Amino acid sequence: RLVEAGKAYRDFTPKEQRADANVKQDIAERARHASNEGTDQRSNPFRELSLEESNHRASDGEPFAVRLKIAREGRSSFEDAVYGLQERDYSEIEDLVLLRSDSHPLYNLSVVCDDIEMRITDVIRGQDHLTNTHKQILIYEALGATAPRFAHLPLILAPNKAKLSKRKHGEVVSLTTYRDRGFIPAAFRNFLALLGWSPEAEEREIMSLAELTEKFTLAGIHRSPAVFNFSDADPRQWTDQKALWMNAEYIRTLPLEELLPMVRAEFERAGLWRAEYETTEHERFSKTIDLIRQRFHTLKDFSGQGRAYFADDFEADPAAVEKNLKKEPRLRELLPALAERLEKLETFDAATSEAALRALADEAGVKAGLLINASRTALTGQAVGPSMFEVFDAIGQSRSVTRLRDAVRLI
RNA sequence: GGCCCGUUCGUCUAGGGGUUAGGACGUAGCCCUCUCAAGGCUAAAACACGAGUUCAAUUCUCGUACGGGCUACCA
Repeated sequence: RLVEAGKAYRDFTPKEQRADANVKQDIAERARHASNEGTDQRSNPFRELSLEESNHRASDGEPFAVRLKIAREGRSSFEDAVYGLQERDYSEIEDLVLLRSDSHPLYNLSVVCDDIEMRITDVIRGQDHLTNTHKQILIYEALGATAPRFAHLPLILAPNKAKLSKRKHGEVVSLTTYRDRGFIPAAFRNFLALLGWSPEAEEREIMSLAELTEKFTLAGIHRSPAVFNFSDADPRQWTDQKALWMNAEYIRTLPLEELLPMVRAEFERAGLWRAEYETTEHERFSKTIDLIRQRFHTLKDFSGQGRAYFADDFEADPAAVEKNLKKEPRLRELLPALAERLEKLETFDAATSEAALRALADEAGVKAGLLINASRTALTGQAVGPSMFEVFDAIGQSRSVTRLRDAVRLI
C-alpha cells in the first residue's frame, strides 16, 4: 500500500552482509565515509525509480527491500511524557527499511502495525527507543494512523555505567534468579519501582503494590539512568544491597499469613514440609516462623539457617562449636545437668526454661550466658539466633533435652 | 563521525535563586543485650568543571568534560 501510494519504494540494492559483533563500529565508519563523500540520507538511487519500472523489476523476480520514503525537508517532533519535546531533522533519519528482501517485516514496522491494530494509546518503554520514536511516528503518518502518546523511561546501568544486559551481566538481571534465591516478589518490585522513579512528597520507601499504583505519576520518572549496584567479586553483594535489605524488611514485617505460604513452598522444595504444619502443628509452626524470621534475609534462610527448628539432621557450625562448647570443659557436666532439669519441668516454655537455666547457673557458679550460648549451639548448631528461651520453647522439651545431651560429644 | 539524553554523598534519591543541601541502603561508633539481628542515637560522605546572568547560583543560560542511548535488510 505504501509503495503504491509513493510513500515507500523498492530498493533493489543487493543486501549487505553485516557481522553482528561490530555493527556499531561499522555504522560509525559508514557515517564518516558518507560525510566525506558528501552523500546524504536521500541518495538511494532507487528512491526516484518510477512505480512502473519498480513493479516490472519486482515481477521479474528481482529481490528488493522496501524502504520508507522520508521527505527531504522538515523535521519530526513529538512530546515525550518524560523527556519533553523531542525534535529531529529529517536529514538525520535514513529511509528506513520496512520489509527485508526475504519479505519479512522489521521491528519498527511490526510494532507500529501491532500497536495500531491493538489500539494502543500510550507507549511506555525504555529510553533506548527514544530516538527511534521519530521513525515510528513517520510510519504512523505514512499509514494515516494517529500516533500514541510516548513516555520513555531511563535505563538501568551496571556499576561500570554500561547498559545492564542479560548478555553481559548474566543472572543478576534475570527475574528468575531472584525467585530462586528467595526473594519475595513484592520486595523486589518495591525496590525496582524506586529505581528511576520517586513518588511525590513521600519519604517512606516501603510501599505495597496498591500504594505504588496510587502514587505513580509519569512526572515522577527521572531522566537520568540509575545504577544497579552489585559486585561480581563479593558474594554478599551479588545484587544491590538495598534490594537485599528490602527483602529482609519484607520478611520480618509482612503479615505472617502472607509469608507462610512462601515458607511452605520453600520447605516443599527443601523436603522439610510436613502436612501437620497446616493442621495440628499449625500454631507451633507459625510461631516458630515468626520467631526466626526476624533475622532472615531471604526465603532460603528458612530451610537453611532455620533447618534445626524443623529437622533433627542439621549441621553444626564448627566456629560456633569452638566458641560456645569447646572453650569450657565444665559444659561436659553442665549440659547434661541442664538437660535433666529441663526434662523435669512440668510446663515447658520460655519462662520455665529460663528459670531452670538461671538456677543451675547460680548453683554452679557460672554466668548464665555460658549456658545460654552453649545451649544455642547445642540446639541449633549456630552461634547466633533468637532469644534462647524462645528457642527452647520453639524446639520443644524432648528435642531440647536430647540435643543438650548429644552435644556433649562435640565438646 | 552525526544526532539525542543525562550529571546532587560509594549507590538509590529529596530539594531548587538565599537551606547547617534532607532521607534511604551500605560503612563506622555508641546504647540496648544471653549471641546475632532488629531498634534507638551519632559520625564520615555529594551539588562534574568553566564562564555568564544576578545583590546572591547547587538551582537559570551557554560552553567544556565525562557518562549513556540511537544511528542494522537486529529486536
